[in-house]
Amino acid sequence: MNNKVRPHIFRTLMPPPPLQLPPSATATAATKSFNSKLNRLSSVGEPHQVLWTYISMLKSCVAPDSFTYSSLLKACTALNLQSQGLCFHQHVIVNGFSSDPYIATSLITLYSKLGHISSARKVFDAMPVRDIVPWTAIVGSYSRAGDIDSAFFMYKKMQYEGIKPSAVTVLNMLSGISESDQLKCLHPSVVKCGLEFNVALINGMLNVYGKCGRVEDARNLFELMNDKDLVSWNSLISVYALVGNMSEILELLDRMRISGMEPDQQTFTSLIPTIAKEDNIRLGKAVHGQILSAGLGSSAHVETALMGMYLKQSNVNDAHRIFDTAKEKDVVMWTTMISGLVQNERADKALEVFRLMLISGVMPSSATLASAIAACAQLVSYKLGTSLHGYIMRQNIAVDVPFQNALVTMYAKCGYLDQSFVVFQMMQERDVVSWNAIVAANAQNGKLREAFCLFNEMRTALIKPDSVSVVCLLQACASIGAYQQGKWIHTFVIRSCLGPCIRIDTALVDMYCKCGNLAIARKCFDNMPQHDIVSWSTIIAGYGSHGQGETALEMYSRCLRDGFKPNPTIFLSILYACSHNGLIDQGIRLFESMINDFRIEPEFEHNGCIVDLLCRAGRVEDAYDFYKKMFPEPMADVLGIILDACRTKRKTELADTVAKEISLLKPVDPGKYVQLAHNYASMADWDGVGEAWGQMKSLGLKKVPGWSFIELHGTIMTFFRGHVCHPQYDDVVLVTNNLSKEIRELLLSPNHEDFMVEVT
DNA sequence: CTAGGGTTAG
Repeated sequence: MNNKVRPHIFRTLMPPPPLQLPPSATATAATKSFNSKLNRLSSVGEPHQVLWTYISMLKSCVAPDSFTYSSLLKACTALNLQSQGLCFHQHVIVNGFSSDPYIATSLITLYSKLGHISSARKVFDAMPVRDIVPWTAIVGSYSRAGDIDSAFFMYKKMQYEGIKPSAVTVLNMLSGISESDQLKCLHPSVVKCGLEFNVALINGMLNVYGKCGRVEDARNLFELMNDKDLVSWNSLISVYALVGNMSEILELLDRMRISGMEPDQQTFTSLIPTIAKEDNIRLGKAVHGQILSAGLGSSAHVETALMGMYLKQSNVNDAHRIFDTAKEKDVVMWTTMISGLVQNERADKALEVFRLMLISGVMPSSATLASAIAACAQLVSYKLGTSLHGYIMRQNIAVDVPFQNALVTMYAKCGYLDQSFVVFQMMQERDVVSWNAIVAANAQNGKLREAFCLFNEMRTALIKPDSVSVVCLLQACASIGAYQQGKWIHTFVIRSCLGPCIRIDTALVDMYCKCGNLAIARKCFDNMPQHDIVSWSTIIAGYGSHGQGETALEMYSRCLRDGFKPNPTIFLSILYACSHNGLIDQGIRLFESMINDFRIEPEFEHNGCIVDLLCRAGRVEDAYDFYKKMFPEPMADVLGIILDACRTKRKTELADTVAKEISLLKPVDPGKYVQLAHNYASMADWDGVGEAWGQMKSLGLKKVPGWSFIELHGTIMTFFRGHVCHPQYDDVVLVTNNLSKEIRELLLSPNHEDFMVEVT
């Protein structure tokens, strides 16, 4: 009910009610009857209905009394209605209910929830008589606000004034405690007040120990309890779930069953995320079975937890099945589905689910919107991303840090670095993820210097870089071959004790490969405490791109021997290694093995690799046949590979066919027209050359000049064609001319075929 | 007094 879209009518549209009640405003029978209705609505958690009932009360000219205002203030607390709450406080004062202890306590709770602790304290201080309830409320206000010192001060003061804390008082004290030392301070008074056998209180303390990371303290408290209830068991299980200790959880499950306690929905909801973390597919299925046979399968919390687990295991189908059959879908369930689809790279599907959610009338939360923005980023759709961003701004939906982090990434992924930076700068608060997002934004757009500057700014802002930060920078170094900077990050990783981390290690291997130091890359790889399929892919790709195809294949066999199940990506690395190293038969055999042994359907990248492989082997006709068979939709890039092969292997006839096919596709990539022109030029077909240039011009395309760069002593030097203002232009021209001459001589030598193999 | 959802990365 609370998730449905409701206009915030009480914030904006409610007319100011009369300040002074009519003189007849004494508690009538009508007032009492309305009050009991308000009380009922309040206790079933329908604050909106409480306010509507108040309106009908005013309409029927029934005067509110102090009980009425108590209910109304509670409704404002539940709905976080600041101005309406203040308005009711005004009524209370004008009508002389200020000294009512019930109303004062409701006001303390309201101001505390709204974050106005000093107002709460003023109401408290103005009370003529105070029993335990307002004391408990004020203690809770300070504690929840994080002002533990004041909470302790008031806690002591109440005892000094002769009021003995109840279990509820201590539980209120617990609400803001985050350090186990503070919790230990409470132990003596718990014993003094005779509360050490209060199960609810001990459960509460157990939970606080868990949140402070004191698993052993929580455990000891639990073992000392004489009568543990279901909440005690659930609490300890959630403590172990927090630290991801599945084996301890399974033992507790056994023990609780032996002691005659059956796990409930909350037990399973706590432990399921831990199964997801462990990536234990069989255990997940087994627990799902237990849940169904215990009849707990229709709880929204359990369903959501199970969906989350399946989605983390890349099992979108089972997650969808639960989602589709769920009776009541709340905002958390919708969000789980949307974010899970994004994590499984189904952004299109995620946005479709998001649309259905809006149609069904469930109000998205900022978590939902963060996932929707992430979906736009994955689709690289600036249009969708901005329109969603604009919609959110127009709707005045409150946004938070994680949502803004998603925005930073979305703009960066769509290539709008400046807008990404504007969002970042506008943020009032930034966490590690925000900094990582803006570093990644620059790193992925080739801005190495800016990425490093931001990394330093981050450290100046006293945000400690984590594994993600260094992975982002390593990625930037790898993409432009910044060897010195990459090495510096490596030392930074060691100095800041960020390891061991499989993602950092893999990024280091990749960086050293891409910067050309295969030996150190291999050393890093061998030193890794554990490998996974991604790290194997990385080292295989590294060998493949450095002309060591045989080693790449050897590493692949070792990967299989270590028991890893190959995925589509690792086959891409292997096929690349084969095609770039002349391992024709092996490449084709592995491609067949991928399909037949591992049941992996080739994607267009795999097929493209095979086309490239056949072309490099000179089997251009076979490549074309394969292309025709595997690509039902024409692909200009793959045709481009074949066209270039036709030119070097002098297959004029096929070249003609392929060139025509490319022309018909009207590709938007100017490089394709350059290729066409080169092809016609090689056949001395000057009309064809002119046609290719003309076609390109008529489409408004312009070839961006190619450029290259080299890292030298930590500095990146860039080169363009005709880059005459380069400080060493003359030297560069001299050296390249000499090199060209040497190459030409080599080509004329009898062994030039060998040389050709080397340069390709 | 106990439970489910988000953002950055190889």
